[in-house]
Amino acid sequence: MSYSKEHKQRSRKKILQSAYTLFSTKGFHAVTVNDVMLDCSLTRGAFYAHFRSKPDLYSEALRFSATNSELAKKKPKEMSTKEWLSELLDGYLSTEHVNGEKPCPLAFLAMDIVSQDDTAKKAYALTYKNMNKIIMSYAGADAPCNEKEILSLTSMIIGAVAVSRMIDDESVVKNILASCRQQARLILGGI
Amino acid sequence: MSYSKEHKQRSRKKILQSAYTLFSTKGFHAVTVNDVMLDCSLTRGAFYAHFRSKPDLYSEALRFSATNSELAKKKPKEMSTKEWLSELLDGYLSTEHVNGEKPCPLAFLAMDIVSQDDTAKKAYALTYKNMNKIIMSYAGADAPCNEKEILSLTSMIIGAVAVSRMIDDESVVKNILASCRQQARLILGGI
DNA sequence: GTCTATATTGGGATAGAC
DNA sequence: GTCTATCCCAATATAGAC
Repeated sequence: MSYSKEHKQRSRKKILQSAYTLFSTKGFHAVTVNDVMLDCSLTRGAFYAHFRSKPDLYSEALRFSATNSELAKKKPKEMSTKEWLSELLDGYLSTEHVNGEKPCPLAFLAMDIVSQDDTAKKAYALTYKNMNKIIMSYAGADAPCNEKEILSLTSMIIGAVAVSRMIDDESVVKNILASCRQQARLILGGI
Repeated sequence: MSYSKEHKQRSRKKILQSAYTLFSTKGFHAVTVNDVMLDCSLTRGAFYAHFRSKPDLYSEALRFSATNSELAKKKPKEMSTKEWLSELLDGYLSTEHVNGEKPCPLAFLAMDIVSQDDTAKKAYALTYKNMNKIIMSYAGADAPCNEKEILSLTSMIIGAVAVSRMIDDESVVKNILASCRQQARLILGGI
C-alpha cells in the first residue's frame, strides 16, 4: 500500500488537533468538516477514511483533549502540591487560556455565541452586567460587600448550572448544586 | 387592515417566548425558524413580517429574556434582603431551574452539547469527572479537603472562563478572572 | 399579517480515479 | 489514503395569493 499505517495515524492526529481547537473556540455547528480538513491541509473526501461522521469526530476530539489537558501535566518535583495547584489554577484563570488555542472543553465546547454577531454579544454582556448588579444590590443592602466576591459568586453559579445541564447523572447534578448553594452562603458571609 | 396592531404585537411576543425557550435549551443552530414558528402555532412565512433574520431573532430573544428573568422579580415586603437573596440563589441553583422552561440565558444559551448524541455527553462527563479528580488529589494531598468545596471551585472556574469568552471588554474579563483566582485561594483555605 | 409554494445555498456524505 | 466531482437534504429566505 502506498500510505503507511504511521502516515494514517499522523493524519488522524492532525485532524483531531485541528478539530479540537476549532470546535472548542467556535462550537460544533460553526465548524464544518471542510474547515477542519483545510486547517490540517487535507481535503473533505479524505475525512471519511478516518471518521464515520462529524458527530463522531466531535466525540473523538473531546476524548483527545482530555489526554492533552494542561491540568493533567505532571507536577515538577521541586514544587509542593499546594504551589502546583496554585499555579494550575492561575493558568486556568488566565487571559492566555481564555484566548488561547487549547481552551478547556468544559467551558468552551458548545458555546456558539462567540460565532454570533456583535448585537448578540452585546445583549449577552448586558444580561451578565444586570445579573451582577441585581445580586450586588441585594448583597450590599445592609452589610458591605465587595465586587470581587460577587463576580466569583456569579461565575460559580453560572458554571454550576452550565455544567449541570450537560450531565445526565441526577445524583451528580444534585451534588454540584448543593455544593454551590453552600459555598454561596459562605462567600456572602453566612446568611 | 385585517390584522390589528395588537394582534401583531401578540404574535411577536409569542414568537419571542418560543424562541427564548428553544434557543436557551437547545442552542442557536439546533433550532430552526420553523421550530420556533411551529411552537407558537404559526408558519415559516409569517416569521419575516416580524424579524429580519434568524440571528436578529436570537438577539431579540436574548434581550426579551432579560425583562422576564426570575432574578429581576420584586422582593416581597415581608422578607429581608438577605432572606430574599438566599431564596433567589436557591432558585437559580435548583434542578427546577436547570430542567425548566425559563433557564438563565447566561448559562444555557450557546451550549450545543445538549443536542449532541450520547457519546459526546459521556465524553463531556468524563472530562468533568477527571478535572474534579485531579484538583481533588492536589488539594487533598496534605490538608484534608471535602468534595463539596472542590465542586464549587470547579463550577466557579468553569463559569468564569465560559463567561469571559463571551465578553469583549478586556478590563471586565481581567476583573472576573482576578476575582475568581482570589476566591479560589479562599475556598482552598489560603494557599 | 399570515399562508403555501418555491428559489437557493451551504454543507454532510458518497463515488470513483489515482 | 487522498484527491476531485457529485449527490442530496436541511434550512434560510422570498414570492405571491388571500
